[in-house]
Amino acid sequence: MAGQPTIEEVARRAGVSRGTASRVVNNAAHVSPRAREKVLRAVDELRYVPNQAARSLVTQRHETVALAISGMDTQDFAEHPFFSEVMVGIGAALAEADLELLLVLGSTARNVDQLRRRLSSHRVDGVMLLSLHGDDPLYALVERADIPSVIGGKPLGIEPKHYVDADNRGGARQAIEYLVHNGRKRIATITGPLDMDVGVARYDGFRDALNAAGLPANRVAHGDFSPESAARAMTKLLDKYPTLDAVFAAADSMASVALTVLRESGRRVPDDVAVVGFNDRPLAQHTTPPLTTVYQPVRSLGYEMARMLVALTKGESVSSLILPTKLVVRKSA
Amino acid sequence: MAGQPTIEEVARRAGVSRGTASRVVNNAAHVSPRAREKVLRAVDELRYVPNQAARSLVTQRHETVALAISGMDTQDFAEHPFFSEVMVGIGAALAEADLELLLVLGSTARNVDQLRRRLSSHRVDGVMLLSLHGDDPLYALVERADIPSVIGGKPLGIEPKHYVDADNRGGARQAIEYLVHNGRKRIATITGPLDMDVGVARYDGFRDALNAAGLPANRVAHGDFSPESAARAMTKLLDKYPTLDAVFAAADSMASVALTVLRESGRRVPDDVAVVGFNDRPLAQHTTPPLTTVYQPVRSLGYEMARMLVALTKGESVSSLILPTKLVVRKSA
DNA sequence: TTGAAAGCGATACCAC
DNA sequence: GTGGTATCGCTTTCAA
Repeated sequence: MAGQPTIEEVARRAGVSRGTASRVVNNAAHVSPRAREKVLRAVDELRYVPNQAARSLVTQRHETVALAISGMDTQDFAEHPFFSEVMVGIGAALAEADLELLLVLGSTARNVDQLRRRLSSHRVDGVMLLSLHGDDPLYALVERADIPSVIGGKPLGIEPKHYVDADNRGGARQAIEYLVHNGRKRIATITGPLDMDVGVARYDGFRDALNAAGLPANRVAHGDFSPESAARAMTKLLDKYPTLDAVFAAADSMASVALTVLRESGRRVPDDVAVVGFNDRPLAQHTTPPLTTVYQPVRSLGYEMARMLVALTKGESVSSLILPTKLVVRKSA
Repeated sequence: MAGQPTIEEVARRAGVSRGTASRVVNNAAHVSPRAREKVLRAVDELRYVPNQAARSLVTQRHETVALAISGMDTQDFAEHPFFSEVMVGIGAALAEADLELLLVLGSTARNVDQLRRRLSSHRVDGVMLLSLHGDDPLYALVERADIPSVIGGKPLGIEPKHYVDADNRGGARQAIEYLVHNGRKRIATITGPLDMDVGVARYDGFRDALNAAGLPANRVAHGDFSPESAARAMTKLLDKYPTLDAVFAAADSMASVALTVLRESGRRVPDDVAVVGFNDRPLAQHTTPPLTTVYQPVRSLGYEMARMLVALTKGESVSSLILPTKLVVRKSA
């Protein structure tokens, strides 16, 4: 019936003042060992847990950060393990810092307004934003709000104050260099959506490497990460460039489809055509043949986003981070 | 420099008392249209947003519920789209109710303690718990705490006060009945983990249907949802029952591997051996041949969990829910 | 219908 | 090192 005990009750039980009890709970200085011990015992006996609402009211801190995932319909979220993986990384970093995670999904008009209210309703100490198309309204909202924020995945054409991203361009470059090194000469690509930085960056990497090698970079078909778009793109490539000897797909999901289309066209992978993907999702190990692909440290991405945000909320200054990618060679190239 | 405006400032600007302003914001009764309108305008001009911490302190409500995902290592979370899908459903229901979602991942000892503190630190109005092994310590913790809670997926051997689950047993039964109906007589199963209710329920459904049909239900190999376990199980089944003509795998991920093992053993699917999975994940459409599988309404699961919790927090009484599953026939059976 | 004032549970400042 | 007290921003009771 007591409900939750208050600090006042703790203080009374320990025979000290509320001020002293508070100091102990927040392990501040200026408390005698004796008093501290008494308070600690009282806390333990009463199972006292501070009321966070009351605490926030005075400290202006909430021990909570938000993760907003937007710029795509919920279907994408549900299907791409990418998000879960990022969240695991975030969770790990926040657990270390003892912070809570508030999740905000979607990006409808309604949602933007909700997030705006959330940000100004004194609930969170910072915000992480994930995977947005360049024109995501949340991006502007978050950067404008005077609350620490970190963007996961650079938006297209914008340089946010604080962001973490994988080295998409470098990863693509590595992939192509590997193909070139293995003697491939007629290399094509299925790009990602070119209204997102990931799409553009991987495409740029493709061109970088081919230009550097003095090979043509004109065998291009555009996809949008969806299997359907990949099927169309691969078919088109085969149609226009029947002699191509390698394909770099900007995502494993698309590479996997490319594999199928190639097989159906009677080509052997990797003998006739080499295929390289991007992401190194679990899927990559289970295609036939297993996919050579560019690993991107998704979990680290989340981890570093959260760590960066934590640093920001402490008033530390940080700079954006590009995480390295790595080519994982399996059987498809 | 003003920071956030307070209700006091709103009141002053509107030329009314704090009490009246508050009534308007919470659209309570006993406010004249004239006063209401003035306050509303002031709110708008000042971009006033109530301070949730202050509000919680007095109302004892937080407009926030928690989702705890536990009973498995983070790897599982990252790989199973199941969780994302549930979260999408939850997100939809919470958006309707205008509630926030606090996410708690993992289930280490440290975590249990964190959750315990969270529950008693006045931050959330209710908790949802997802996918636990029967002995998950969080389960006991949540049921004991006097805070509304909903369990997603019944824990093994326990009947929680409030839970939502898919009809795993019925779904498995349907799958087997379909196989029987198509003339399959030597039907085997690769089970899920038998320390989880899903595993047991699907296995029970398998036996139900075979018993009802007067067919033997002894062709059983145990898996744990992982591809590796499925490969071992399928190999073992083939070894012990080389003449089997159908396999029911308790998850698509395992069915997909079974397909591969069967193909490598020289059997044709579905001609020689029919294969049915469970879940209807996107994966199911892309296997060769496309997988016949039992659809479970994962998003609805999340949606109903959240709705149930919302009802509970309002003091309404609710009863647990079993959501129907449905056989989706493709090419593998 | 409205205004004034009493708390909600904590922190933090200021004397002692 | 410790205790008393103002204060955070809001809701809600009580009188008017």
